Amino acid sequence: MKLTEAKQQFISSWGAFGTQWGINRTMAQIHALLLVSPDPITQDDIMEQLSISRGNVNMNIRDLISWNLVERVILPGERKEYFTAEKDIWKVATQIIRERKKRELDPMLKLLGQLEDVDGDKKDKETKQFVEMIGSIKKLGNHADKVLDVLIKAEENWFTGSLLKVFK
Amino acid sequence: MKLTEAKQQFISSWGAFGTQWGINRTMAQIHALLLVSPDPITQDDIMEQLSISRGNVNMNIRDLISWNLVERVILPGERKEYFTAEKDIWKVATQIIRERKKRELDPMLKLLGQLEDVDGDKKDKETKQFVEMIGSIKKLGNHADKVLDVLIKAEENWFTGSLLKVFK
DNA sequence: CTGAACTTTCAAAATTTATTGAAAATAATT
DNA sequence: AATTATTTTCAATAAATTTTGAAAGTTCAG
Repeated sequence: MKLTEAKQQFISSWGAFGTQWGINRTMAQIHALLLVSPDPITQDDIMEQLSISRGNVNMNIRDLISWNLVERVILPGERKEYFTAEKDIWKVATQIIRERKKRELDPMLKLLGQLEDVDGDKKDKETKQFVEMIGSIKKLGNHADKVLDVLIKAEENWFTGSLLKVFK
Repeated sequence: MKLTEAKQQFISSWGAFGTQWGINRTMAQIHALLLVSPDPITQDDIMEQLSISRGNVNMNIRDLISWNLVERVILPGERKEYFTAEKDIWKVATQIIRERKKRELDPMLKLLGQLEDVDGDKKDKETKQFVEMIGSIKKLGNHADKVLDVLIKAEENWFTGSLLKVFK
């Protein structure tokens, strides 16, 4: 397979994959493009390669930056801004985990804490089921929180496969 | 907080949470409703409680069934079908992991395998970056695959917290 | 300061995704 | 086999999300 074709395929699939995970297709595609670009590129490069508008590139790049997956690069002597993505894929993964934990898991746990104490008779079947369910989801959430922390900290070993031994 | 209000809050937040993960809001809400319903309920119950149409309930319930999170229950002497959700939240979590792995991770790994060998000079910067990136994403994917398998099999211990010790 | 180069914003338009509801299909009852 | 209850389908519609592009904002060289 030719590079151009493979790249195209990768970007498009990465976009589709992203949408399944609640990530804007274009944002995922820009990320994919940056991942396979050895050097920093400009907004115009992205516009051209993905055939999307300037506004779209700008908004999604800013979003990627807020996820700490992409950064602005100022090349000396150049007027334009360049962008580059973190290339260490394990760092990418842990960063995404970290952010989603912060943005989604933490708020959810906070909510569950609030819902935990409803007034009413614990003997009532409906109340009992509700309280128990909230409690066990909260417990699962806290568990996930800890497991993910361990994962994030295991950073160094993943590539060699030594994490899994510890893990098991 | 009153039960009705708490339930409402839970269902609505679970729906919002779902959308962030690429899950249809209504599907997540139906799931939430079933999770806190001690007894099986009918399509009409769901329509009424969530104010949604019959067709919508039907499609989303079928989807939930395909994820093995909900099942049909036939009550003796009743004409209508009833539905109930798996209440063991760990089983719910592992089932979701299992399905997403199968539906998303596996196809992605398959694709990456295909993209791995592009023709062209490995000395070329673009080609080199592409091949390396695809390779390391594939490695990460395979790693995740194994880690998730270990997690799924650890089923029995999660509630007591003993998994994490082993994990660490 | 001025003007050119570049970036950001955001209302309107386009696209994608979800929902409705009525008709068709299916299943149970008499 | 006809009637009734219930479920399923799916084209049309509605809602949500994404994208555009032009105007406003910013930055910087001269």
